[in-house]
Amino acid sequence: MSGRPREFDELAVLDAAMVLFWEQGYEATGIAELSDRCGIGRQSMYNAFGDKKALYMQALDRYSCERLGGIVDLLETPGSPLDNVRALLGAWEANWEDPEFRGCLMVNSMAEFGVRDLEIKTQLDRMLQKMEDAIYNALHRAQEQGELPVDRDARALARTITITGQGLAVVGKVASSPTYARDVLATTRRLLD
Amino acid sequence: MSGRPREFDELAVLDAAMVLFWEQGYEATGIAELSDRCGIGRQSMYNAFGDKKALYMQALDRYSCERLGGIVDLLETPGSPLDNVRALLGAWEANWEDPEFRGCLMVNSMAEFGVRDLEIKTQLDRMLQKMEDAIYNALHRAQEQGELPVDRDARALARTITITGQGLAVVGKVASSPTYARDVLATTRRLLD
DNA sequence: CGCATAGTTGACAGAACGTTCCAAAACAAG
DNA sequence: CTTGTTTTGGAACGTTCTGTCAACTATGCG
Repeated sequence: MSGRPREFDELAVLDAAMVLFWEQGYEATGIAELSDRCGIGRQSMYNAFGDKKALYMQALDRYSCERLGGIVDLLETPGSPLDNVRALLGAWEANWEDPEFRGCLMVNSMAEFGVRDLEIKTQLDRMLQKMEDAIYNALHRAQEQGELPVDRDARALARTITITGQGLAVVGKVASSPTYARDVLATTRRLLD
Repeated sequence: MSGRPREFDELAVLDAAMVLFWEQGYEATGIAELSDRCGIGRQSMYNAFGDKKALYMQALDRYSCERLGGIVDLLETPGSPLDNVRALLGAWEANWEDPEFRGCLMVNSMAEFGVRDLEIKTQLDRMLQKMEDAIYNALHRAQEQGELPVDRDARALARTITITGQGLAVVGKVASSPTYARDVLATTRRLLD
């Protein structure tokens, strides 16, 4: 028997919570603030998502599906795999130039937890590998199609690009120079020629 | 007139506080934990360093002098500037392989604050530039001494190396693969040939 | 219309937070 | 020894935190 229906969209609330964690981190974000910005009551949050850490984990999951999934989709776009990688680098450069750039939830989470919470660490490692593998697959296809010399270590290249993205996401929150990302990504792009 | 003398070494306490912030971040570290691990009473901390944020800023300063200063010193070691840069990359690789690797306080701070606190953001930007400039100066000297081709953009290279270091520091907290840093740094090293 | 089920609301409990107050303690100078 | 000054340790402050409880509301179904 179904009772009173939900007055909120679960995914919309999760998105709002994700953005809040994204902007402020886990510890600095309170339950009151979450329920305020999500537009639902405290108890409704606990009913729908469990406690604060459970909500955070679900926000991380959502980020993995939505944002990392978007990167995977971009890299798997039909056509030139190498151009897809270049498009990813271009997207990062555009992100950097956005004055409201807030970094990357995955990287923020690595810094805040990381060694401190094994459960989150495991999840973050999975997300990191998802990203690395997506880039690696694109580079590998590029080699199969002759776009990228086969003597390049595609795994090492994928990891380099991953690290570069993570690095830019953190540094972009504080660096003042507008040409920073352009400089770094120009160097990265040369690795693909 | 001088009264009762301090029972603790101010720098040693600051170092202990720095390590604690380094391991756990700002928000997750409580005053009680700080005074416990620093071995002094609450009131003594407030007397010596001010409130929590003031202590954190001083810990950041200490990190800038001690750790970043160490990097600067390494890069200014007499001899081959390019070898000094290579030594820095080697140190990062060794850090990665340390099972107790706890990342980098500067990067953690960028992720936790960054856009949220202007004062800390400004300080982090300074620290970042200190690191970038130290690398740039080494690369520039390498070009003057003919160790590095002059057609390379030393600024872009310095920024790339900086970003790589920051990226490794974050990712190293969660990544499981032991060859990650080796792969990335091998790619970086090739930029110096 | 009632009953069962599920969602919302506001108040509340217990703990932890950062910070301050205060008296005791320890030294230097007179 | 006495006085003046600073540090220290513990108690206490008010606030904020996460999480829960119970009453109220709204729906579906018989």
